[in-house]
Amino acid sequence: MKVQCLKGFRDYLPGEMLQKERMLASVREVFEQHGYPPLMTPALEYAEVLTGKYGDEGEMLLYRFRDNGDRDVALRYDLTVPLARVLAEHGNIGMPFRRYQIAPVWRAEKPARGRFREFMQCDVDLIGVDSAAADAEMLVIGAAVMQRFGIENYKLRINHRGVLSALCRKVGLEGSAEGDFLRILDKLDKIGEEKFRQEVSGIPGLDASGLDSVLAVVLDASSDPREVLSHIEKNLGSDDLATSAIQRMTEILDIVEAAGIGKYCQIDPAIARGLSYYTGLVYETFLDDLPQVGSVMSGGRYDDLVGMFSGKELPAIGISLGIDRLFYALSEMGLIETSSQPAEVLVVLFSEESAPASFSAASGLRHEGINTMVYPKAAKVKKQLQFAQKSGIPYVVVIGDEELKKGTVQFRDMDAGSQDEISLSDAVTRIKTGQTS
RNA sequence: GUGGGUGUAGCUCAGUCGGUUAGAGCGCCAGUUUGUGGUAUUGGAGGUCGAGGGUUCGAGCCCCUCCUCCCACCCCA
Repeated sequence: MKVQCLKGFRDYLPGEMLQKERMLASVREVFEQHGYPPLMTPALEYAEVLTGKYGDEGEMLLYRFRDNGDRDVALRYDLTVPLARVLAEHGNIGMPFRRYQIAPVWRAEKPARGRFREFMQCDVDLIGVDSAAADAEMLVIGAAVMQRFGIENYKLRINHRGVLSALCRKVGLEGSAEGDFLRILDKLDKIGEEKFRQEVSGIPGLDASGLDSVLAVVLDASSDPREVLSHIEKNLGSDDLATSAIQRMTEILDIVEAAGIGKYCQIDPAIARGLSYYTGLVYETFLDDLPQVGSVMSGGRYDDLVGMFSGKELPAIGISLGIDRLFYALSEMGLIETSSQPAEVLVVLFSEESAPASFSAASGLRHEGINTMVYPKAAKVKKQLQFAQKSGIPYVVVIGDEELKKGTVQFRDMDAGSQDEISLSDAVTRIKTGQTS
């Protein structure tokens, strides 16, 4: 048997996991700052809950199988559809409903850079409200997370399904025929106008005479969002879907600019989003320094999804942060310290006889909220100091026979190389204040 | 999933034309005399050469299949 973990899956060793957990804690904090409580749902759902929600390509990526009771089940593909199921199943949930959920999802895609088959999503959703304020709040929360991570160079690329539908109408496509066209449109900036025209010409029913105005909207999109909007209006203003989309995006821009995150927001009429359940605003987030890893945060409005379960229309919007992808990107950019160590203090185990004293001192430190490790066996002080140094533990406490008699400790600052014989409580003070002598 | 590349010690990599017992640096472990890290020095452990098959007197090296990872397409967090 070959010992390895599944393709597309990965282990997070302690050095990485410590950092990932810290990122997750920050995300949770930001979500709760905005008034969202957590939700948890099972990893496994009845397959029929998930099928028909993600489009044909998405559906092929489901991890789907029969359980031991011969039930047709599947691992969740995202956190949004399970949320819709919860809303339909628990009828008395008050509206508006807010929740965040941080949990792994599974997609049987071919793994690539920044793409895994198991990855964690951090979702925030606001249900029961269809308003520009609700839409804008998602962007505000997303930007708050990025700010929390110290990420400045990124762009929230925003679009609206109404604009996309209007663009499709321009070329004579409607409803289910939109998919192929939008897929090619989405990669326009990558393949260029010429290849775009070429690929798009293969779509049955396409009215090529409208292509010029489509390209006029998308290609001339300058970076100023207001200009992009007026540009869209100029070209698609006669379309009612486009008009209300422009109206909504204008209101959203007013809010996000007031919230101070306008500089991160772009209107990009080419952003399509593959998931089929989006109905209004859609957005994706790319890091300027590492666009190859793909979108690190995206989402949109899905006003029809809950209705697919309950039959009752319920407007909804959400945003999803890909923490693994973000972690990967930050690692690639060298912004994550992987050799970290939770202990701030190592208490040396001087001898087997002094073990009780060491543990007692360690307890005292921990009571003060200081992460403390006791060396697990009696060994040479040299070796224990070496260990502290290699592990990145900044302080060492030594309690030997002398100190035991006097009721003191040797307190060593590893970085400064200084050492003093002081009381344990003085050591606590020094650690807390960060002073070395 | 399709196409291209890749794989030798924990890590980064040498390894000649197919020829004896596969190497280096870093890291790791243990010493350098018994209460103190980073430097120095000595010694040591560690490899089914990604896996399986084939060609050959002989394969890390050539051929086939599979797997991994990387790049592009596709799609996305």
